[in-house]
Amino acid sequence: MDVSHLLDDLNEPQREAVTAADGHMLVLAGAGSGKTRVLVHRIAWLIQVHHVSPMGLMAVTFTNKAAGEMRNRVARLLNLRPDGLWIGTFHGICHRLLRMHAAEVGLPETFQILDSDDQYRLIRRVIRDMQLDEGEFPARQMQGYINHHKDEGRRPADVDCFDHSFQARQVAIYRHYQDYCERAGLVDFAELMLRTLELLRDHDARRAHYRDRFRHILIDEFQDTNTLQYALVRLLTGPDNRLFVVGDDDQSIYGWRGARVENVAHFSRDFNPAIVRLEQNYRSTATILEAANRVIDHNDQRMGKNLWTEGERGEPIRIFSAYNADEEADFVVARISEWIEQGGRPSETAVLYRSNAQSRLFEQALLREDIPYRVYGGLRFFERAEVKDAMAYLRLLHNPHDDPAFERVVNLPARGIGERTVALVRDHARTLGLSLFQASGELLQGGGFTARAGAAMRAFLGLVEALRSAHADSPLGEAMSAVVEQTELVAWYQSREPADRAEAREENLAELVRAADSFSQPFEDEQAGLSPMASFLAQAALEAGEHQGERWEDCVQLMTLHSAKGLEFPLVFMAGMEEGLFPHQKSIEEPERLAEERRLCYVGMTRAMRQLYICHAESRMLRGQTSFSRPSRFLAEIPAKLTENLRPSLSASPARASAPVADNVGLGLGATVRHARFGIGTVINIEGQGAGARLQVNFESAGPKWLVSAYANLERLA
DNA sequence: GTGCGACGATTTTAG
DNA sequence: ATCGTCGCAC
Repeated sequence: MDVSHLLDDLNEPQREAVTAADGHMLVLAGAGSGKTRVLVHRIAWLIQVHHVSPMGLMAVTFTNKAAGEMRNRVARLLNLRPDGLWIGTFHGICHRLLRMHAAEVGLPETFQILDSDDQYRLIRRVIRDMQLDEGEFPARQMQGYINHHKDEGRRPADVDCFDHSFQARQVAIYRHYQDYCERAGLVDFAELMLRTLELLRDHDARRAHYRDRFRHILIDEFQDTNTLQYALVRLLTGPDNRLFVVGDDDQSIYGWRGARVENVAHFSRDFNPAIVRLEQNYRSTATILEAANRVIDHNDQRMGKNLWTEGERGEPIRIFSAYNADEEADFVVARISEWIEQGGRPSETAVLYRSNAQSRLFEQALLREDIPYRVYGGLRFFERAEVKDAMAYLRLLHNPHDDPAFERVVNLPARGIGERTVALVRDHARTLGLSLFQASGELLQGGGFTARAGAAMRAFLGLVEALRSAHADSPLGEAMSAVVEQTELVAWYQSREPADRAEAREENLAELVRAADSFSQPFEDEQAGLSPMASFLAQAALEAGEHQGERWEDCVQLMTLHSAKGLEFPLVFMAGMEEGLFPHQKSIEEPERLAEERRLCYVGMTRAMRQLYICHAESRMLRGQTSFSRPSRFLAEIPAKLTENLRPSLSASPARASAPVADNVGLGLGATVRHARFGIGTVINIEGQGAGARLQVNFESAGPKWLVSAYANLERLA
């Protein structure tokens, strides 16, 4: 068979990785070096050249997006149906395994996935039930505590706990939470993997079976694996299995959520893989790459890598020192305007920042200029309150004993079932080992409620029963539609929220009905014996969907540096490059955390294809206070020959001689000028000369503003 | 059960 | 500054 098409457009190291004959492989893939292509071609190579069955390999990623892309590219390259390929996220693959072996790990067939919000609510419930002080044991913190231990593979019994009652009580919360989940058949995200680990660890036959089946295991973004995930990979790897691991230690930016960059080194130690470095970059200019290389060079303990390109040097990296964050935003938006005026598209530009709060000023500035934008972050579709509310009813329709769903909507819309009533139900349920739904039914029958509460509860149980009897076997879309109509959620939001907010919720519910209606069950789920309903519920938890279900417009992209990982844009702005903000204050002290900030900077810089602007402001409002900061140390790590300073930082440059009377555009003190946005004003101050000169103009309506003469586009009036 | 004022926290986030 | 949560008064 002619397989040359699998290698034709690969460079030498890529080819080496794709065609490796035997043994384990570690591919250190720099930013923009074509790692997805290598993974996809490796899979194709295994299937076409080594005659590995598509069912005999497993490819693991961290996001659904990455998994979907890989799946589609493999299917396209090999011209086969994407069904049946075991390509997915750690969570997705573990979920599938657990569905097939639920009984063996002590889970009911109908186990339900808890998303973070459900988990948080449940932990809060547990803490309250234990009558612990929520100030001493905040649910958020306990959630982090529990997940951290699970990510490290520790059950409550494995947690070191001296006799200090504080620690002992933390473990007790973990234990109670876990016990509750066991009884109710609830599985949180980390549990998906921990259970799978236990399945493979404790059931020799299963371990042998899957080792035999998945001879080849490929893992993407290996630097993002946590302890649990690495342990899982090791369990799946027997003497006859082959690991193909792709990662970049320089792009490890998730240490704070449990990722272990040292897993890359451990893998190298534990499995003695061949190592291939992908260092040729197909994305950025030589200037951008050299700058990024020089920055990341300041980190110790790297596996070592140096990006290069055959492409042109490109333009210098432009550094802009703003007086404050408003001016920074104005500057960025002015450059974006120019880009668009010169024929560029808004979607080719991205503004990257360290923390979400920074987006606001850019949004305001873009809004003023009428430039469409999209802010990443915030709630995704299936995380929105109204969607979760309707989904809770759907869950009850599916399984009325779903207690988290019951708790969520028993009084939503408000129907007069207060905390007292619910507490009564919980108590009854706990005493008799019933679900909340059963307990409510019993109390209602036995006259355990007050007249008012009883009537309200009757209405709620009646609603759930009515939905169940009418739609237990209906197509998903019909069931969802009935839920939305009969629960009267829309009227509820309308009655207590501003019209625009309620309208957005209504639209989301309509979208949810559409999503349910058009849901087609994945082939693999069907194979694993799931009902379409169970599939839909699992998918809602495992793939929370897009951040904005809105139109996919041609928009400027606003996002944090973290969410920019994996993306690329012709024109990139890195904003807020200031000590304390980036690197963040909380990371400055510890060397390893500082190193991670530097990797984040490296990630940000390598997003840029053609032009990179780096901005910092001398002052900005932080928590209601004006704060002043020095430029980020990372700026100083970029060689000066690669940069162009658009305006020297005031505080960084020596004191200036007396102000010149005019800049090079010929505007002198007292000149009357017109600005596109601020209107008419008088020049009252001038600093610097040439293109970088700054003018202070006192505008009639907008007041005094500092402007850069080269960018302000001032029209001289007098 | 709802509405409002006080209080506290505020880096990054996929599944 | 701003947002979410909590407790208390209506």
